[in-house]
Amino acid sequence: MSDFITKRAEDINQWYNDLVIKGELADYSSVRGCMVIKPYGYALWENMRDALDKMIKDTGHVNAYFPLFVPKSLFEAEEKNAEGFAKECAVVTHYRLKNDPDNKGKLIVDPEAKLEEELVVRPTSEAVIWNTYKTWIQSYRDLPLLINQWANVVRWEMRTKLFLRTAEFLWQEGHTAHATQAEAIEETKKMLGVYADFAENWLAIPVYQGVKSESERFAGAVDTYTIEGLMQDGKALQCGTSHFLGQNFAKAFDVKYQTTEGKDEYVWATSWGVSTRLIGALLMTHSDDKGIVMPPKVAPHQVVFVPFLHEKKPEQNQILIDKCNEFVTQFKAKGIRCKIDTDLMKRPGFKFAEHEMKGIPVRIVFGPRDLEENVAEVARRDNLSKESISQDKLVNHVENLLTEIQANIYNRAKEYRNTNTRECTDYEDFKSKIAEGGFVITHWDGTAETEEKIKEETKATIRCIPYDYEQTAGKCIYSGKETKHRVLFARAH
RNA sequence: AGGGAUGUAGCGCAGUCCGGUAGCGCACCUGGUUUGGGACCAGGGGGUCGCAGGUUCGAAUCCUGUCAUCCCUACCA
Repeated sequence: MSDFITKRAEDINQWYNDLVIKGELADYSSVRGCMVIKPYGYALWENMRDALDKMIKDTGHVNAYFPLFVPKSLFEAEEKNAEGFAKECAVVTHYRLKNDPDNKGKLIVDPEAKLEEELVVRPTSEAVIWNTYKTWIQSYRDLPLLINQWANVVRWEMRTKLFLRTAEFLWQEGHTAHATQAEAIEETKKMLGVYADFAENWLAIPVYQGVKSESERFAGAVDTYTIEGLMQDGKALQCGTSHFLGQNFAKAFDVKYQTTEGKDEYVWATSWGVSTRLIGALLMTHSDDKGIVMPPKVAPHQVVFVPFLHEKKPEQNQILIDKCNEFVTQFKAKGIRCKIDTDLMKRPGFKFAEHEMKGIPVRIVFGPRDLEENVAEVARRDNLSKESISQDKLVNHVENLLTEIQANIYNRAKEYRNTNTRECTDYEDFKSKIAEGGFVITHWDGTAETEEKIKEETKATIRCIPYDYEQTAGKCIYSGKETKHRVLFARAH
């Protein structure tokens, strides 16, 4: 904890790991591919979750909870979905252990306790949920059905990375059922919009919204909509997806409703999710060589007070701590999350470095000198600047500063993203731009073959067909065919 | 799954080639001096050397097996 963060220029992957481990967001665990989310990291997740949960509820959805286990027969009902996830499923085959007769104190799986039917640990919940919806939906009056759940899922990934790709992760998954195709598509886009809003206005991560190409589509979806961010290592990161599922799941699970005319119709479906990966996105978007930079809106602590305490001067310490508490009360009244660092053993310089590493947006320092002059030293994490602020202006100043920091890191990230999004019409130029990192916007002939070839030759994938760029006609960068698709390519995490 | 590497104190490592009974830095504990940008001095605690066999008077070190982790290729919120 006391040593430094690896510099980005030195080793950007190690830098990222250092942010997570030394920033005390998470730890490696004794379970392969799984991490422990530590209190500081979990507090961040709670803030993110609470904000997004409200947005989900404000758009008419309610929360529920479905089981962790999916009987294999249900899991395989929607073929494409099952096929897509089959390779990365954890499966429960037994329900009991027993003492090992040959090895005292050890346990073995009881071969007598084999399950009649295996249970798949959910990699996503469409199967259980649609099997339930079948019984909940009878009439057009039951629609739309707008449900979200906060849950954990397991995907047995070959290679994992803290927050960005872990075998178990936390997320929310919305699953909705609608009477018409148009309404379901509208829902899909609406929720993508909610995600984009959340990413940009809460996490300060600028994202491109768009539609996935067929090969990148969610298994079982008709269309996958995505928000894509650009990380500081030049790689794109899928930050959230919203799927229009058509009638695939309705047909697989036989979910029909009766129309006003008394006809039976299959319902139309959507599903959408974001995960703890967003923590990784946030870290990789804003942080610097001194550590994490937290967006104020979701930071576990928005302000940290550092009174200059001397072990030998208890009376002076008390005055400084009282002063801090006075302000903490005022900040709390404004809904600002703060803490006081009253550790007697650590020196100020150490504390400064530690709070910077953990990304606390604003640091307020009170020393005897400041008290005499009736000021406080206010330091901001985003640009590391410091200024002396008169105490009577402190609360308003900091309140505004938090807003300013939130805006500043968003603008900074957006500028980086924009300057690293480049147009391209020549394949050789494309290859060199992709190698340099960032998004490349270019024409693509719409075929999976071309997409595959480009991936093989450059490691770049189509991140999306973006909303933000007009779909003008042009020549495919690879095949030279006339096409109307303009797509965003990038190397991705 | 194929190739490469590593398992020694909480963390990071040395010692292994050439066998002799456990060492360094950080962290931790105690005392003192310090304190406006990562303090210093002195003392101290902590290890079945991944696991299981074998060779040997003696194994972290040699042999055999085994397990785990990491990196490089295919999948991925």
